[in-house]
Amino acid sequence: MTGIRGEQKERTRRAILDAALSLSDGSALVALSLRQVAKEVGIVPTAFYRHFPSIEDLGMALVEESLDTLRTLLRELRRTAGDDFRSIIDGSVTVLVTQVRQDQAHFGFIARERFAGPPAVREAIARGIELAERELAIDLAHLPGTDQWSEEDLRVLSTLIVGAMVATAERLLTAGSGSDAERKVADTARAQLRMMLIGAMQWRSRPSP
Amino acid sequence: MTGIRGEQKERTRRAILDAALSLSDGSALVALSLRQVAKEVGIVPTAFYRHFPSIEDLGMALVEESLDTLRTLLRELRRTAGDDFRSIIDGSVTVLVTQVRQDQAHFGFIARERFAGPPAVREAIARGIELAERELAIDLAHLPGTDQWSEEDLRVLSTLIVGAMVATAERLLTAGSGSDAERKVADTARAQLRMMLIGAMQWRSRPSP
DNA sequence: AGTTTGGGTGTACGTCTGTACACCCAAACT
DNA sequence: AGTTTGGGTGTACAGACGTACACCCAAACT
Repeated sequence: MTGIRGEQKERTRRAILDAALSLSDGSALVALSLRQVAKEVGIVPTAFYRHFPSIEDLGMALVEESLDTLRTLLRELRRTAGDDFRSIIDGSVTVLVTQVRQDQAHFGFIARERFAGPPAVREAIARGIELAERELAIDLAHLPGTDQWSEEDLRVLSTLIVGAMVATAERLLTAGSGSDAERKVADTARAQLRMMLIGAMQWRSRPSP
Repeated sequence: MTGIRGEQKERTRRAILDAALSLSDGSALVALSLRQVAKEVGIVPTAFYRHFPSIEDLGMALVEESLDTLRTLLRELRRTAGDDFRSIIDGSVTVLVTQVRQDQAHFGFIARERFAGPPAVREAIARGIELAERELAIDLAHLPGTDQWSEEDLRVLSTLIVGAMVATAERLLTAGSGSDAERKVADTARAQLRMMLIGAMQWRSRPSP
């Protein structure tokens, strides 16, 4: 499969994906035309079909790629998790900032298409986020203090945390890299994680505030 | 200004706004064409210009309208707020569900265009949400237990709560009206509000978990 | 009663879109 | 060495797009 020909094809395919990512930034996937992408890549419009049957399929490829980097983020979060609360919180926010910066185009794509994309794309993104929530619920169950928690309570907390992290990622995309705004977003995220975990620790011992 | 003529013009203008709202549902504003809207309304394409200079301006009108219903939601939340935590939480979630259902098209529009819309639209929506955060911070300062809080802490908590409410609204849009899913989303939102407020109450007395 | 105004119409144009088709030629295979 | 394969090219066309222009006619004004 890989020869001079295979390499060249792969390179063009990547160029198409990158062009689509950069062109749809600032707008949406649906506003993308096959001809624009082809012009950006430097190929003739009809050559596009050698790689994708339609723009729709290009979109699905971008979703899968973007969800892949989302899964990388989750893996990285688990891999670097410390023992005490403080290091878990600080480490997680640092990893989040790093990964969002590293794959800004993918996270931006997810943010844009989550609600504005075609149905298949929306569903794929929703499943990706649900997966993150389920995995976090499992991790939370291993924390001290959640021994007696119901599945339901674990789900409630994990969706709360994931939601806050998604909001943080979206704010990071708006803030410039290395800016004061970025530091402020990170500080806010840390404080919010602390608040949520304090609430969680007091949860069953004091169920209603 | 209002005569038979003025009424007719207003009616057509409304029809255009409604058509745009319903046509952009399931996709995005940028995917909307002047001719589609005109056909849906039942007027000839060029007649569109009697009401809006361009599709872009139509979009801005829709944003303003949608942000108006967002402000209505905020006003309603304050108006019905009870005294104790339990009634504040339950009342707020009920109002949220009711209002989102009542103006589903507007909230859906905000969700879609928040990150996928043209820059001016994104900024307008961001300002609307920031406003909600600032107002909530003011309300939170009047709650028992937040007497000694810094401005910063109030901001951190209000953005956390607003973020969770935005996520709840987005989930409501996905869930069918009156469905089991809808009740589950509401239950989750109530539990999350309780968790966050428990965390907040323990905040300064126990700053790090 | 006569004139002006303005929302809606119909035609027309240039541009951009997706895509079908025939073709090219170097890499890959026999 | 001869043949096949497949990514890229160039031309071509029908349809949708935004929009300019001249026109219509009932409501509104004088």
